[in-house]
Amino acid sequence: MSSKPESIPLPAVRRLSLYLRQLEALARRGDGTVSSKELGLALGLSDAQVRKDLAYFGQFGHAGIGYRVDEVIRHVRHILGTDKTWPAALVGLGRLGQALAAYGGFVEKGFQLVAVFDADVKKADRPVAGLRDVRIQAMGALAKTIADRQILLGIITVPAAHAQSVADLLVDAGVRGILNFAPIALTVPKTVALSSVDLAVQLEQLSFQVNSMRDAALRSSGEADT
Amino acid sequence: MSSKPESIPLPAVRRLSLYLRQLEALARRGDGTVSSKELGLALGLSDAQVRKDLAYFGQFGHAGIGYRVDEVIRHVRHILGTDKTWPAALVGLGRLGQALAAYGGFVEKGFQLVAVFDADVKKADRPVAGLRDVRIQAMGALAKTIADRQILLGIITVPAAHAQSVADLLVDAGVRGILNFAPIALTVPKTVALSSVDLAVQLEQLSFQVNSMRDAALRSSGEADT
DNA sequence: GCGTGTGAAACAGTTCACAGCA
DNA sequence: TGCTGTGAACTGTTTCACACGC
Repeated sequence: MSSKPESIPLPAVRRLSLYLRQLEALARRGDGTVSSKELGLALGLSDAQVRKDLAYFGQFGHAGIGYRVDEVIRHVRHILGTDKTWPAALVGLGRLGQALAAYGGFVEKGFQLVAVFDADVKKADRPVAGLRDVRIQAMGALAKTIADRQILLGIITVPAAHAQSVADLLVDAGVRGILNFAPIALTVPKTVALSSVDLAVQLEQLSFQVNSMRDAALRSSGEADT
Repeated sequence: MSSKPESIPLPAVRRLSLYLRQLEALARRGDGTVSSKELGLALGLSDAQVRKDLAYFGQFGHAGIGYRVDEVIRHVRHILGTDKTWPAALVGLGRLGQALAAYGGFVEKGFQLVAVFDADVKKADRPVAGLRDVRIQAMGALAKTIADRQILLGIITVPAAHAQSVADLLVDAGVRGILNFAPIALTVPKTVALSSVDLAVQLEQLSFQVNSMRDAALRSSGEADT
């Protein structure tokens, strides 16, 4: 049922997440169908872009009608893999790690935190706010727990200096994907998926934009429309 | 001193942040110069890419020598605007908001949290862990505080349902940029910079990658090198 | 008529390859 | 010789425009 093996532009995959979210909002609002034009308008994309993107993943539009909201939601969830449950482990229970452990969004996307680890042995065996039946484990337990519980994903929220060694541990223990929050470029084998949330980069993008807008404003005065 | 107004590829701006981080690591290690080849190797980019990217922002390389680490760091920080201090406000003190308020990375990039707001009036006037001299304010105080304290950046960590109205408040109050953590596509005027950290998207990208790697592995068995 | 799916054209970004300077 | 900066070639992505189905 999954059509093309490769050849899908990476930007299209990222946009797929945005389409899903918008479609879910439409479904909550009770809309049955949506056109590529409406969908694009809500997300700041052209209608052609929306159609081309969705067509990469299969033909789930209906000529003259548009896209049936819940039909597409179902397909997209399947394509993204969020219709399954992924057992995941979180490493590093600092402030960010604790906030993430209690974050509802993981569950919503099928990520189930079944184990958490921290290097601080004093934290060992403590429960974790927001997680039922999970206690903090020492790093020494990582390999065995990952293997025993068949954990497929690792979430890294340790300081940058330790992130690569934690990633290596996770990879050796057998995870198939890593979500990295440490501000450093990790190296993992090509067989392991890697996705990063890089706060420092986002902060810098923002200040760059503000900076260049100020510069632009100095050059030309008036500007309007769109 | 700032060369080209526009025409710099957006991906190049994002990579600039990565260069900066790597250069900072080199500086800590005491390296005085670095070639585009070394820099690229550490970040998984080609040497040509590195040279072209840095050249977009000015000519700070030295033929035969490479790039002088602290010279480039200084330039890049100036370009990104992280050599200044940006007064910022955070809205929404849930778990994520609290974790971010205590996050050291903001200060490091010149973001100074001088005010925090929350819709829950019971939280009003409480101090915030990790922030000196800052107390939680009610939403009603937002407009006046932003204006009085000349706050330029807003950080949104409220639930998705409230994010757009908070963004509108911030924009009306006069912020020049918004960092959004709520999982929703915000609409802001073109004169306001917007940068988003979207956890749901990252989770989905990760599960998509793991999914497609599994698919790919099923198709072909062996594969090696690089 | 409305709205999708899709080749073809246009555009953007990356890689190549080399001239030129220290 | 070592290494940058950059036009030219190439690759990837987006936009355009239209044939076809409801």
